[in-house]
Amino acid sequence: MKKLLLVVQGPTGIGKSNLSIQLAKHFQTEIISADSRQLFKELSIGTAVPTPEELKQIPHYLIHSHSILENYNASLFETEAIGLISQLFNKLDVLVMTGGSMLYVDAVCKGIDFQPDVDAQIREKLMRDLEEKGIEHLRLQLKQLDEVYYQQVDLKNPKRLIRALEVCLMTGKPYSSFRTETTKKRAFQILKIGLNMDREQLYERINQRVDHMMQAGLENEAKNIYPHRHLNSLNTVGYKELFAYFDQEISKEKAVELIKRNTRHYARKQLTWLRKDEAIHWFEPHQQNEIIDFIERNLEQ
RNA sequence: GGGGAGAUACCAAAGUGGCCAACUGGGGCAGACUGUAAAUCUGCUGUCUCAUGACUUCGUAGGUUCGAAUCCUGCUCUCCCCA
Repeated sequence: MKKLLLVVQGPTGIGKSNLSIQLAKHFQTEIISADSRQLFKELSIGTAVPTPEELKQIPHYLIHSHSILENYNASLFETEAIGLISQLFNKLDVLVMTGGSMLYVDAVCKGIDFQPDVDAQIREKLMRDLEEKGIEHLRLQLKQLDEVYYQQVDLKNPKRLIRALEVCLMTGKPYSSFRTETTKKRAFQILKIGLNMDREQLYERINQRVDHMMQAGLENEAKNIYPHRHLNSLNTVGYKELFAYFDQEISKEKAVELIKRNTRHYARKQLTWLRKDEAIHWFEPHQQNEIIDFIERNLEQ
């Protein structure tokens, strides 16, 4: 029997979790989350993790599995997820993976190149350079250390420049030498299901979901982690806006408005990413039966 | 009833005779993206063709001028103050 990883993708708020649970029930299997924020046990309401009842119904992995205090990245996710998947395939033939972090999904489906760990001080130094000497300084440094990547990189994007430079400085080798960009072979098959719907309808759902989050106590959740607000893990829609409200920079109403807008932006960005993936089979969220039929036909092949 | 201010593209808001299809911000749309990815970055946004091209715009109807979003007149509407 072949091993099949069902990957459920789509913009935030479209109903990935719900569909995944239905699929997991139907195929009697379990769910791996690919969500860079649901990973953190301190975050629940703002990241729209499945409800405790839902989590009880179907075993979920990589939800609430880490702390915001840990450093996390796509490569770690690849390692952990692949480990889990191969373990779970010992007892299951089908698995569901779902989540909105496209880079994380790709890390599992295609793999991500090995890159060495970098000392935190190196990144901090580069960030200081950026602030004090400007982005041009980083560009020139990269041009010297890695001409190849300099030609490819978005020279206006500070994070890209810093990442490349920190690897160069850490290893003494050009960043581009680590970028093989080869697709890894996986021991299982992958079937991608994409969910989409009318844009206006999706935005309306998102707006409502944010209102529900506020009613459910998002403000309190944010308050609890407010002392850690500068952590990267909390540079997250739904929290950063409330932190600004706590800092008295904006009103609460404004914060809610911004959460809605930023969530919409996020959804759109996800769709931009997903659109170019030709492996995705697109459906609307209500087409649950069609999706199951589609998967079963695929299993028979 | 009297006095004053103003009506600019989806919204806000500059522009006060030619350099204006119209600054800027927001929103919207599109895109990039292999260790910060819910992050970060980019482009477009009057219409048509998509070109340094054409056409229609700055409440509305006229007028002045070689030329008007910009000046004048009527009208409509909004806001403020005094009654």
